[in-house]
Amino acid sequence: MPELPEVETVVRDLRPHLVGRRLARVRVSRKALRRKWSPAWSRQIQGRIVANIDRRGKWILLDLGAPWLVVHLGMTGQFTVVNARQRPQPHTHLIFTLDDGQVELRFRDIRRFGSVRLFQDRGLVEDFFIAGGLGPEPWQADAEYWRDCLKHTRRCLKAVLLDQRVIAGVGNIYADESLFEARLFPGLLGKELTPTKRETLRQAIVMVLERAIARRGSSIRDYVGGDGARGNYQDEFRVYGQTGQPCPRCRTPIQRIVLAGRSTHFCPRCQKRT
DNA sequence: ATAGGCGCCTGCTGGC
DNA sequence: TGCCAGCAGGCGCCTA
Repeated sequence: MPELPEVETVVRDLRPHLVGRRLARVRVSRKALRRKWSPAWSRQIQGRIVANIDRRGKWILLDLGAPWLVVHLGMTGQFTVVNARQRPQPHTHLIFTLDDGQVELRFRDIRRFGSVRLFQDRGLVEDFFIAGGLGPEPWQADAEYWRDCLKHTRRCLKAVLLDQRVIAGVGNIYADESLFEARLFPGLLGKELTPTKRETLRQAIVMVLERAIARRGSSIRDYVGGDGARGNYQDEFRVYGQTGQPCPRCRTPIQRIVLAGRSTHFCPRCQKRT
């Protein structure tokens, strides 16, 4: 499930392969992604040179000089640079041929929860994020911002962390891992946190995300980086997917509950309600 | 304000 | 052995 660390890894992997390269040709599969590809986009993209590739939350931003390609990997999206002679895998939906024809940028998405869209300039990309209420990057969210987000809310912490309008980039894995790191019960309400606990949570999120980026993200099933290589952070999970396994801190079996409609993993001893 | 449910989509797993 | 329900969870949308 590509979350911030996975998307960051993809962007870092792709950057040296893409920047300064020309997108010569675009091929599109018949199956639609969350948003269907407009034929006009192919015409606008063909011949463009990639000025930069970056990330905002879980969104990948491909600056093509004037137009911007904005990509979301959904649940099973893969955005990779591969040798053009390699046969495309099933569920490959977009193929961009790079200038020399030796290498292709491919978008593959088994479940097609991903989306790709084109904006005519940087300002329209920004408008899109503003319209969606996309929150700040986790390291941009300071103590005052967290206070404003948490102090009055009756939502539980799990729901708050998953809300992209609060902070951008956290999904189910890193929400659970951050709450374990902060020793906070995921069902606690935002308004129940003391200033000290708010700060603990804020720092835990940043720490967990940085550790995950250093390990190139988590590969449970489908995720791979921009170079096609799997991540390693799944070997570091403390609670996510560890139901019944001993807590790494106190050996109490990890429990699974459902919060905010998502499976939620926590240690009942280390992460108490109080 | 917030919770809960549905739909989108495929592949894997576990129970019978 | 084969079949099918259930699950995984990103986001957007709807209703209560």
